[in-house]
Amino acid sequence: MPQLNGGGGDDLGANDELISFKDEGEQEEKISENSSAERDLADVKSSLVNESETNQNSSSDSEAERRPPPRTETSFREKARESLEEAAKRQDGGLFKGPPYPGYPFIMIPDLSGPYLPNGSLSPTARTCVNVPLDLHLTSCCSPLMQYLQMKWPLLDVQTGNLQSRQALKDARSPSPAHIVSNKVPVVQHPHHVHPLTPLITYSNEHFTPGNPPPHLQADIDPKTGIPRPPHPPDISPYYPLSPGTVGQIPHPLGWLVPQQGQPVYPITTGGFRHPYPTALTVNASMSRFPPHMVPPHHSLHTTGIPHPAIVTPTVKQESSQSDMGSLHSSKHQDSKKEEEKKKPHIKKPLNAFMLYMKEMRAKVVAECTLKESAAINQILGRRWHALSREEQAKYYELARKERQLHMQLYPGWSARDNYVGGYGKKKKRKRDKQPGETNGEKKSAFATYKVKAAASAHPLQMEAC
DNA sequence: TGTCCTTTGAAGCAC
DNA sequence: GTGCTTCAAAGGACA
Repeated sequence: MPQLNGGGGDDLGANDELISFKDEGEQEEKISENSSAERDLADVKSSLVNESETNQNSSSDSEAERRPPPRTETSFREKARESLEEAAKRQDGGLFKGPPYPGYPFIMIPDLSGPYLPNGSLSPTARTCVNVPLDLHLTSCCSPLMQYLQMKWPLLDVQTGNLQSRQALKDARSPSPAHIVSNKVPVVQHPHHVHPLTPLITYSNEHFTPGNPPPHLQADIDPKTGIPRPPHPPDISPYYPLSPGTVGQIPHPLGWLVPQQGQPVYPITTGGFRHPYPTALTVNASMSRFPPHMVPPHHSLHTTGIPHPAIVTPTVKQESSQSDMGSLHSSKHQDSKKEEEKKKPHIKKPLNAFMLYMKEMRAKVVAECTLKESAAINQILGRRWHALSREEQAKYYELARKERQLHMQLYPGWSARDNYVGGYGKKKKRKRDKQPGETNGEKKSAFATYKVKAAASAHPLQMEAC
């Protein structure tokens, strides 16, 4: 039973997740297990391919070519550490200090100094440091939000900033690589616009679409989404869109949390303020630094002006019962009651460890395997999850535990039951028409086999490569 | 347009 | 306590 925090610390969530760690025994056994897991993965994939399309006689040469070169994570991490140390030396405020939470190190910051693969593209796992000038003025360092910030971002200087931050903000858009490890708040950024810690804070990324991008970016706005598109050379894969000079365009995962004074980096619009916060989190709203045009209507804005991505307001559809004459039969009281229920924000479940892992690794798998089908990707991720070392899994369990902890603080009265069908009028009702004597697992796996086979036949090389 | 598929883990519920 | 079910993410597939 691994002990992450030396037994002390948080009382929420306790060590329940750790139970899920199988007693794998000694390191030696674990290593062999890992390697066997890898072999198993390869075998399964190979067999899937063979089963589905035996006539897909892909040449081994081409496979070898397609396979990415062996990763040198160790060297990457060493470089990253060196880079961080160098950066720490340059830090005047000593911002670079060790993570205060054992078991919550910068666990997902591999490849800091080497975001680019040998082929020149950005490593899917790479995280790019961007300068995030935080100018938060939270009234209480004891608020859950504050604790959460400091918990999630140990390097985050959320109480200082102002002038320096603004200066840093300018610097962040500087082409100089110096901003990568800047003098302010180094924040690790995921190359796919998803921070490695994003799962902890971005339940719904789509909420943070920009509303009023600054003029200098106005011309480069996605007409569909309204999202400012980062400069994107046509010869660069969309999966690797970020060169060091463009990281400033990355929507920050804390975009829902960090006012950026209308900066394009972390655009926040009324779309991100759709949901009222529970009163559990009360921060002085007068500290909001949003320009008036960005301040959403009061009814949908928490006093912090910070939307939490876990809340999703259900779309109030123009249902026939409301639009047609049938509504005449219902009393006003019932209508208002219905409306209240509909407007009740949907608070999503906190992500578990595997979900956090998936969120981080999905893009990488997609890039590596050039697969898009989530079912197939999730199968791969599931196997990779099992192939993870105990320590690596522990990191995600720890993140998930903190996630639940924060969720509990933010939504004290929330229960998972609230999200069950009926509670929210949820759209998704999974069909459970299982046959007598047939378990869901059996049925699922049969279909899974079919689907994965299909995926394998469609993309045999990709599946093989994964 | 809505649901299903896949994965693991957390949580709720029935027995 | 055990076992089953639902939901969290994600996006293609399908009815």
